[in-house]
Amino acid sequence: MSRKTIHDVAAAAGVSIKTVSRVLNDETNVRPDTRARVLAAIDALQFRPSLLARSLAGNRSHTLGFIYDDPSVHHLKDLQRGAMARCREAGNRLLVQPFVERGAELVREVVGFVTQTHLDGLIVTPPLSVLPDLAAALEERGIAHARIAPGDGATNVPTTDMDDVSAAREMTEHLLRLGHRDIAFIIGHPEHVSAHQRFMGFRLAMEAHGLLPPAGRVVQGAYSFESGVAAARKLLAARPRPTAIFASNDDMAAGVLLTAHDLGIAVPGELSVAGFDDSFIAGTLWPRLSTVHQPSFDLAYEATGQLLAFLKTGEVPPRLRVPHRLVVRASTGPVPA
Amino acid sequence: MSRKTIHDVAAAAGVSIKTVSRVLNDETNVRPDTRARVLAAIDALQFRPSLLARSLAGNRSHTLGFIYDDPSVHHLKDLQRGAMARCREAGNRLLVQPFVERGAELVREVVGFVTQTHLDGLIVTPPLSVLPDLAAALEERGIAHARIAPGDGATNVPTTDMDDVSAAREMTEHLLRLGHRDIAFIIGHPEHVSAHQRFMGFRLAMEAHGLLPPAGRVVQGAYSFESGVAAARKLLAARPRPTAIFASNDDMAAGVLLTAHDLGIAVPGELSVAGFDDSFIAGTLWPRLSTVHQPSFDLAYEATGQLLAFLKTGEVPPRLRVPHRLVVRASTGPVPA
DNA sequence: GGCGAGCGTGACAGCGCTGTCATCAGAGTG
DNA sequence: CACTCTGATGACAGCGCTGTCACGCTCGCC
Repeated sequence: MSRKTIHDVAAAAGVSIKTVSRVLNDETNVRPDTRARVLAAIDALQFRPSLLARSLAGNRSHTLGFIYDDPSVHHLKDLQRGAMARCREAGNRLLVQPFVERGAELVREVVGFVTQTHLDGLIVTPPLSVLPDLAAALEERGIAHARIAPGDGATNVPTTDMDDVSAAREMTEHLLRLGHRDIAFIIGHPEHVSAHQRFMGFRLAMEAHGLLPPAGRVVQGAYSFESGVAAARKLLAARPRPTAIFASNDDMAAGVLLTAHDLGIAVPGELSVAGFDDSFIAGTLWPRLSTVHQPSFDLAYEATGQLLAFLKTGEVPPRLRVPHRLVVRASTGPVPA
Repeated sequence: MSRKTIHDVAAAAGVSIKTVSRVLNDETNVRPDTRARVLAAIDALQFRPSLLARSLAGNRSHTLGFIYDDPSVHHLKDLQRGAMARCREAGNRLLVQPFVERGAELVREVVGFVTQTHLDGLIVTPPLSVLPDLAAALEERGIAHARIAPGDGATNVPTTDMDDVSAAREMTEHLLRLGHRDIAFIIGHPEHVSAHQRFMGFRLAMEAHGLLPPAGRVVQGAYSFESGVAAARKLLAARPRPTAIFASNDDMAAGVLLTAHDLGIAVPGELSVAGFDDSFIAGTLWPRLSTVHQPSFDLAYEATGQLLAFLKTGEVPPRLRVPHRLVVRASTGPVPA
């Protein structure tokens, strides 16, 4: 192998390494013909600059970190794709790293991750983005970061989100419009702010129609398929049964659907089921799931853009809200007579 | 922030930077009390060594690359987890990177990835692991790598796989045992060797029972949900219908299931459906999918272990085969009378 | 014609580590 | 008691780049 270095290129092009460096970094003040000579040499030698050396020598690594601890694979995948797409456009790299710890341990790990790898900044996804001690630590050490974080007030950190409250309200209104009044709700994982927000949206819609969330119709879940199954078992054992179940994500809705099938309950004939996220499985379930399209890709794409802008200008861009979309498919229907 | 360096630690501990380096790297010939002093200083300063500088100075980066281009998120996630787990045990890092290009472009990108980031080695997953030009390029440049690659003969590269042929044979035999004779098969994406192998296993089992894959009962798919839907539409339009459909992965089986439901065909009453992979959705579908458990985590864990061993000893460990498991659930049943 | 203002370029230090080799004290040997 | 040998430590170069600064040259202008 014998790594090609900037010296090899410089020698081949008959210039100094500094000039090669200028060409590599698209700096000004290089004569066009010099530039061309250098580029030719780079090409001939198949030279690729060492990102390590570049990061070490410069004061920027052109690398962002993406940290997560998310149970939902599909959502995560789209987030990653979005962040990576934006990074690529800007000529940056993305280092994706999961963190499962909490508290001081988490803070130590994340800070270590950033300093060890000289990251320029961090994209923090839910639920990590709502942990106060992590936020404080990043703030304190001056670690640039952008949050994908629902809802809470103004911050001095670039933040991107979607309107979970409105989205849940819209889905609830969709069910109300179909004539449902006895609507059950499965809450998501309590660590996720989105879980609270979606529940809030549900309640707001119900209250706007003079309805209270009926006793025993609100069950705690955890955003997992299994928690959806458990919640559905509970809800569907009641008499009378609710005529609709709004699960606050698709995985739980899948659990509801499966349980309903197992119990021989027709969907949407006897029971309407709604999800949230529009993840891959939403389209694979039978009946196809009515849900809210969560713009995961865009969320991460925009958050990354915000971070890059912040790194460039030093100014915190205003909070960005990415639009969602109600996706009505086959799992919701008119209330049974 | 002002990064703490090895010099700060050395000053605080009253030793030279080289001694700090020795402690950091667990080298011998450091007096216990010196070591303790250094460790105390590291702790007090919350020092974390720069991985960049370490990689640049040393001749190893302690970082492995994981490259993929896999349509199946769940399989991929488990592969990543497995590789990461093994890396962590060995104190290495894992850089995960997707590659969608093919041909010369792919080779250039991958080689660039490795050289730019000084990777010690590469874990190559399907379908990238079966591309001959990529293999040749890695070989030629002496880039250490381990392949997760089904089937093909002996190589001088550490290789890990599962027995796709036998697994598909076992699933087919399961269907035969249930009395099915008219079994349709949906082939996976032709770029994946596993697709051919699974089909081979199917044929072997059929032939062992004196059956030929019936004309028009074998359809080309692409490992995607949509391709499963399309294949099922074709297969289920035929008269008589096959009594069982073996889709060579779960996503396509999900498409079959959905199509059957849409057509009002009872599963498994009128039609048995089998998948392959035991991915997350297999357990979320209704009826729960009979499938083959693909040991994704273990595959990647072992492949990573092989790569690390190879890097250490320079010897190619023997091909490793990870056991699979038939998972019979509710989507397969006796042939209809 | 003389002068300053750039432009294009290169020399060189240094980013934060590891590898190599030198050094030195103390233990072991005959 | 001189000798080698080993263990513990440090000095220093260098990994492959970028940042800083200095240098020379051309150009425009009074």
